[in-house]
Amino acid sequence: MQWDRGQKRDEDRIIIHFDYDAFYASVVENENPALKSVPLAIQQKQIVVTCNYEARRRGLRKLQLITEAKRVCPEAVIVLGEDLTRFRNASKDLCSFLRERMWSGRLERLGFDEVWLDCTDMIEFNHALLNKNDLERSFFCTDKDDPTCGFEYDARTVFGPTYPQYAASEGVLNEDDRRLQLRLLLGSHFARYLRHELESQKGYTATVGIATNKTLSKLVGNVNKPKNQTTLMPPLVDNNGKEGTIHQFMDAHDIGKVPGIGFKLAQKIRAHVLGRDADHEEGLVYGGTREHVTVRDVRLHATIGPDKLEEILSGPGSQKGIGGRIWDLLNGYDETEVSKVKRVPSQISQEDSYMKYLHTFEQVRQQLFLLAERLIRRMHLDTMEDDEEAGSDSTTTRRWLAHPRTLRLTTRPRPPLNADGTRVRSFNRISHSAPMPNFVFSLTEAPSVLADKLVDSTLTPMFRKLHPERNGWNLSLVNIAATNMAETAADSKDSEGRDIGRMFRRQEDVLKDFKVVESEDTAPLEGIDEIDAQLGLAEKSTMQGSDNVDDEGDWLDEEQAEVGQVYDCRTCGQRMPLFAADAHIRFHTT
DNA sequence: AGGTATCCG
DNA sequence: CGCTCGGATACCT
Repeated sequence: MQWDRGQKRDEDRIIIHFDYDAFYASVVENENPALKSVPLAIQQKQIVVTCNYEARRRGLRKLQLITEAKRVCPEAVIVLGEDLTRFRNASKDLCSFLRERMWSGRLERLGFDEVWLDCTDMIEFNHALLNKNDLERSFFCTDKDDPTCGFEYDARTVFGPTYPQYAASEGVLNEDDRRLQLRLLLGSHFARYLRHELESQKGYTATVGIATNKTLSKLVGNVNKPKNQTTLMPPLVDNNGKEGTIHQFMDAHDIGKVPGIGFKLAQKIRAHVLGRDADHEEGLVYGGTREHVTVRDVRLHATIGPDKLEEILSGPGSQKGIGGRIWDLLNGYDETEVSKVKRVPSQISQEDSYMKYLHTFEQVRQQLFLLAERLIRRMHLDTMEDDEEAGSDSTTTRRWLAHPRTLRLTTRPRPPLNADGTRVRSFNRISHSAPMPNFVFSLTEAPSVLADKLVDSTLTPMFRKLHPERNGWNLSLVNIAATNMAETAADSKDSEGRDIGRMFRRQEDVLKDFKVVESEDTAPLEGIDEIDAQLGLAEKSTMQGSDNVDDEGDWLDEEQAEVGQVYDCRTCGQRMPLFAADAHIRFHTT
């Protein structure tokens, strides 16, 4: 029975959720510590995207107009933060820092400033280590291979605030709950340790939640902000007619505050709980009309259950099983795993928004160029790594971990302001995609040169397709994205990754003599058409070679044959069968 | 695969 | 609610 979903739980995990306090502002403060004591706001276009707590004390808010912010707090220091590079780098750095302290690779980022950690294994280990006769002087081991590495703590009490504020005394808990309470207690001390490490070594404070799943850990952290932590304590579930802490905690939330219930879903649920006529009688002023719908209102609603939610929420485009998933969330039930950190993002994009519209095509072209150049630089930073075994020679070799196979151009036409009230069919953004041309993966040409080519060869035609009108566009946003990442070698997701990586590296050993050395006498590549034509030729020779291999059979050894005989050109990114590689390399070097 | 919607920060 | 500048995932064709 679906209603029981919420009562039958896995309580085996210990999940910690980190939310760095006022992240963008903290990054700027760490670059310039003098700013720590003054009200500081980060500006993007005409908006304060975030501000430090000193600024909040003086009335500044997230997503406030700059004009209003200056009026409320003229003395605030305002720093432009449209270029996200420093924030992205800081986010990655903190992520690595935390990951180094984790035994499982389970660390998941959400945005730039939130991270989930699955600490179950570390808690399990240290739970087993406890001496129940001397809890006061316990030692939390943070390194599996070094028992002296870690910190002392008092395992008689939870560290920091809890929800509910006063935890149940042990006597009222059953055996399972006592065990869970102890494990959460260990989690609270580990969270304190990590927060302390983060602050002392990296200069960042965070708001932290400790619970048994992702949703609960994220929400419970908010109970004490900033620079603090909160642990959700047992008894978690209802028992003997007594309400568990999960329902107690979740019930008070507005439905829209539950992660996973966004604007659209919340609207649909509210409409149903408040009555269908609420929409209809919008014109009437109802003094007593209730605006907020809480989790409790929905959960205890006479007719609402997972099936009813499915009915309410399903429609064109809605996910299958949405009703059951939302019902689970309302019950604080969330089995989604903390995913392992990915080495390569699945998408990279660059965008800019424009207050005044782009008049001429030259202006559009200029913007496309700027975005393309930034995108190509990002592709280098985010999807390449230094080759480990470049050792012998002094040239540093870089290799692509993944190639984006698709290029997407997105624009947002500004809704025309019509005096006569005629309405524009509005979907906010429109986009067009095309295959990513291979030349952008060149390591020998400058990003600016490649960006220029990309604009001429691909982005301009894409823009023409998106906006067939010759001129007169009124765009408020342009975005270009590299998507559809195809991994070239090792992959981090499963244990196979390393093996595959090793096998590919063996192929590279075979090809070592043909490795392209970046040099001045590399012939300048002249035009896309010419490159495409030559790559076309390379493909043809591949086909012929393929026949030969099939005929000869023993051209390659078996191990290589198993891998699939793929070679990724480090210069242009072209993927080809291994036997075509040396001809291809000659194409680049002659 | 391309295009759109809905989530998240 | 959208403003920002990203990002992930799912559905639809």
